[in-house]
Amino acid sequence: MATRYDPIQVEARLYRWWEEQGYFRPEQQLASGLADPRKTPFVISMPPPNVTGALHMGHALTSALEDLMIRYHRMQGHPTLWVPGTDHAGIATQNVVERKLATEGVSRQQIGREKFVAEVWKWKEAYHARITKQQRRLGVSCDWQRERFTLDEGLSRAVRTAFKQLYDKGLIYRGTYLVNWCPRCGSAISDLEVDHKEETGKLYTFRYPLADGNGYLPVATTRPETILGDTAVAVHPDDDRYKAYVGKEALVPMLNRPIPIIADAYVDRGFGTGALKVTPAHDPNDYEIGKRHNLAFINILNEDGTLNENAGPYAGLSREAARQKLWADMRAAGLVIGAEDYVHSVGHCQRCGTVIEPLLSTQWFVKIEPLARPALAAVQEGRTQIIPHRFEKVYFNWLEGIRDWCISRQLWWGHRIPVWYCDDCGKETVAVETPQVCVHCGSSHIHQEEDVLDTWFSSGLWPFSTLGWPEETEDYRRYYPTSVLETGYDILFFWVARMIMMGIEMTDTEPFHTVYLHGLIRDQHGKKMSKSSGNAMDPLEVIDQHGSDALRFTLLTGSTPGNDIKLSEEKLIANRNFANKIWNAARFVVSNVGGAPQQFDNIDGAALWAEPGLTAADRWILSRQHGLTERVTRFNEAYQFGEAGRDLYDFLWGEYCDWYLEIVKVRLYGHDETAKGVARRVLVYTLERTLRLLHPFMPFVTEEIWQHLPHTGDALIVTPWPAGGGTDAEAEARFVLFQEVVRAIRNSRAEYNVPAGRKIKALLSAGEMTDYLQSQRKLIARLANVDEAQLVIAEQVTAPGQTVTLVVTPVTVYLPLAGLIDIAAEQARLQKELASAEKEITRVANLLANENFRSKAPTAVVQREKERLDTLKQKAEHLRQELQGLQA
RNA sequence: GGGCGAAUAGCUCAGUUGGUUAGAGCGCUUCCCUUACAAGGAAGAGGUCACAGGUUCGAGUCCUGUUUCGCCCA
Repeated sequence: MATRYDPIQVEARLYRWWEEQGYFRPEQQLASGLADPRKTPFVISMPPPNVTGALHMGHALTSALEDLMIRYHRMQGHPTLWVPGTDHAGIATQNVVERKLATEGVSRQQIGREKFVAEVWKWKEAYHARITKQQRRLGVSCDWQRERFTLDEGLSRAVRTAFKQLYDKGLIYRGTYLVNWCPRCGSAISDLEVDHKEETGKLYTFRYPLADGNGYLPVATTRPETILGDTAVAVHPDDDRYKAYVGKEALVPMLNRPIPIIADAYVDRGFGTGALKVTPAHDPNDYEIGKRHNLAFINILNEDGTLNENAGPYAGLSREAARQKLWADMRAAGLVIGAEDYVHSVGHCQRCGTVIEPLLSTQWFVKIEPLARPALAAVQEGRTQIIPHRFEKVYFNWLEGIRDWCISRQLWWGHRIPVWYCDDCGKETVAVETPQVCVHCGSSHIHQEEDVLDTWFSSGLWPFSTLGWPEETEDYRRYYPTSVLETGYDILFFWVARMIMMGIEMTDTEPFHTVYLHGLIRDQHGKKMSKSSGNAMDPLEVIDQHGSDALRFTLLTGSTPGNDIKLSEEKLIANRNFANKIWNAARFVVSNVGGAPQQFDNIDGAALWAEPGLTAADRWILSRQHGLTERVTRFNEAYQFGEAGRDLYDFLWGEYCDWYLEIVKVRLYGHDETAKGVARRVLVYTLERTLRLLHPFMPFVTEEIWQHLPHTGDALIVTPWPAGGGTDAEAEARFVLFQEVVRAIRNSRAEYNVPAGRKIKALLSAGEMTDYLQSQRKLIARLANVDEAQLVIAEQVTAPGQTVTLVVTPVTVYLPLAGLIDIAAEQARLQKELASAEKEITRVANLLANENFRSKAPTAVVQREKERLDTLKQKAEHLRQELQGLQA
């Protein structure tokens, strides 16, 4: 084994081997006997990355968390399936390919739908290959043989089946409504795909001339160009300023089109001038007013965002140009009152950032309320839980206020809507299999809907479409519903809620019992990582530099569920160092277990626990390891992976390496072969058990070490998760005392600048702990650098002169550091310790004197405080004695 | 406007049924290349747990309000 852990040497090789061995497949797990067929399968549908580009840190986090859960359950003996795949990501992918073509001077319209789609497939192949390669570098143990793509034949069939089912039930309809239109994408998008941003614009105030020529109404708007589509001016019915105008007509500026002046309680009298221009075809609120008052709906926009013929002289101009020109013309006509800065919320296309336009358009919609109701109940009634639970409220709020879902997109890349229009009877045929004739009149003159479906429509089917639905396949029967859905909280509505709705509708069951939401990755300053802000860390670069395990461990221990993570180089280095630390500890163990590793095979925890040759330190580390096993298991079950990881870190570094390895050297470097054997078995057993616990967090370094250690079985990845084992509270308590004695001596050495190489004298007045400490004398000598020949441990020792006194109740340690002692300083130190002990005694004594405390606190807590008081009193007493001694 | 989250050591963060003297990593100070590891070891300094009330025998943890920052929804 090399002196440093080198991930590059290890990771790719191990991953290839695991995959070749079939460990990622439930069939292999069952065949090898690891998985118990009676246990519930543990199944995760991997959130399919978009085939738009490379993976980012969010994907790395998803991979780390899901792989942890998968590896943990695999070791627990559940048949475990993790289904990978990628998403065609309609708008996003179409956009990146369009941009690529644009650099070659070509537009999609120029090459046509068929050729364009072929271009996108080429893109998809390239990026799919790149993405799956990256995922392998991350170490994901998913079943690649079950990999899916949302445009696969089977999944496309699922999409058509789902569409038809919803259509047949009347839950999908086509209609002309005000939708969010992205002029750049040339498509409708759903409400969710609109990002609202506060922007400083202007509030324009102008005169709306009355048709009878008698004056005008002052009106304010943020979007003057929409004046061209106005079909009313509205005032509040109780507004005395304008009451007289209601029922009259106004003239649209520059167009001189007469429109009614109406009264509607929606109008906010305090906003602007209190009079509202109404553009029903270009504003959601005006749309409602238009419906109520039966107004005309005049669309003034083309699909590319330029103004159409209804805009009269402004036709053909862009929105921005029309605004400027119209305002200038109005100014010339004396209609302008003014304009002032105004901050308002502006909708932008989530994918391309263009300002979206409310537009009247014929689109396909899902009637969502009947789907939302059971999805709401599923979480309310606990059939699906969301972790952390606070997101359940967010989920409820969204579903309760949900509006119908616009699912048609005017794109070329995606699932073409399975609707055929008849050229003869004009009716619609909806079918799973491409129909030859119209189901209504039998005509063969039919043509398919040009639009495609919102990507999230197919994503909503993902947990079951990937398992074969709508066919009753073996996989679907066995592995559906899935277990945990893990993803970022930013797509709770986009994806998670829709999967629950679609899952219940299509399969009559919730698609998973638990939703685990992770936070977003931010840089060290708390900024969201993104390509555009240049602060993105490439997971692959990080892996190249620090190793996959370091990245994973950093992501897993860096936060709690649902909270954002600030990722920094420092943390990655710290965890890279952790991998190296374990590596070196293992190197030490491997080089000390001798050349006959077979004797360590099948070390049985119970048998080892009963072994007569165990030392106090052995019992301590075994007890600690067993406690650790119990805690890590509990944390994993509670989705507290960060706590589990930190616990493992502390145990391995702070207990196993810092103390146990040092302790065991006394025996390993000695000549007692029996003692050596015991030490080796405990050493191997403890490390091997702990590697199993750590494996889901750091799969590569643990597997590699495990292969070097004596072991039973072929691979750590398929080694059973350990059960706890015996614990020994007394051994642990005594060990703490031992540590305190050693630390106290080390501390004094440092305080008095005793050269590191110099062994010193020590006398321990050990009272009831005499036998125990006597049995640890070699260790005390070694760890505290005391000369064993000059180490005195007795029930009662007389303090020599010129001594440093350390009170480690019930033990008192004397260090005769002749020539180094400053009596006054010693006195001051002991005084200070005494003062703090006395302060603490007062506090605890008061607590115990409190009748309420004694009667209301749990007995264990009261008991602990009593013991504490005893110890403190002893300590104070010892300190007083020592102080007296010093004065004498 | 409604909702959510965060505020703990110089920095980044843990702290999950309320219970010892609030922890870690990094940084800082002193010493040490001691045969697993200098990507290391030993020792140490450093905190009024944002603020104000409240509940409780007991509050970083629960409740109310305030401030600052961030996010989501409308």
